[in-house]
Amino acid sequence: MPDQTQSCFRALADPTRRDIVRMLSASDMSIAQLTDHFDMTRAAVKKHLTVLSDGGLITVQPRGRERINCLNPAGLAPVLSWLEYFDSFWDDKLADLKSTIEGSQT
Amino acid sequence: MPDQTQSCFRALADPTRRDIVRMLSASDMSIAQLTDHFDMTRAAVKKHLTVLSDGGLITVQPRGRERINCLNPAGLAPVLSWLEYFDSFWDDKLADLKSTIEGSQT
DNA sequence: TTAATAAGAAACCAAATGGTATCACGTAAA
DNA sequence: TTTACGTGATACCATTTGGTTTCTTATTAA
Repeated sequence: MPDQTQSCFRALADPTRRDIVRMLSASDMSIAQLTDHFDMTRAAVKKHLTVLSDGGLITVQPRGRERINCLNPAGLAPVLSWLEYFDSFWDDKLADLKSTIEGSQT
Repeated sequence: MPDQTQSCFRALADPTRRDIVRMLSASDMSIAQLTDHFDMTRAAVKKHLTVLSDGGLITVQPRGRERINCLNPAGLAPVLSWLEYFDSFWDDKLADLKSTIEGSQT
């Protein structure tokens, strides 16, 4: 029972990982494909992917000898939930957004 | 020219700092007041406040020998901007929220 | 004036973080 | 069957991070 909120915020705290999330929003990619976009080793990218997976932000599908990394939009829910707290001080639009995202990937 | 997005996400990556942000949303507090709520020294809390200040999430007003820490809701804008990117894949409610928050503290 | 209080700053420490290189393993292609 | 490719895993390293203690400074209260 890891703290989902913590692991999610932690995953997003690194610029490389945020870039990976954005890239995966465009298309699923193998580790090698992702590594092509960065100036670091495959091992380093793999570590970032592990953190993202722990944070629930990506899922991994083995395909042959490759591992295809896919964005899991629902993984952003903890961030939205947290922001939602401030909602009560401002407006009620975040709750709508949160349910939208949660519903987008059952 | 620090990376505002990075310093903001970084500031939110720690559970203690997220708690501080929530507390300050209820009321402005001095460092000593905040420290009462945590099991750590004033120096440690002060460090967290520095990170939050770097992230643009709080402002500090000197008042006598105290420093009153105040939440700056507009500091959350970088997070919302970043989430907004995914907006195009889902819905358009985040943009609304972002402008709401930005407008809440000119 | 003299204490007491709130905060700033620096030195220090253990653990976590982001990176590397290297080796082992399963799968695909010659 | 070899050979090449994509990945997993480990050991290792420098830096950052989150915390402490200690000392100093500024303001308020006796």
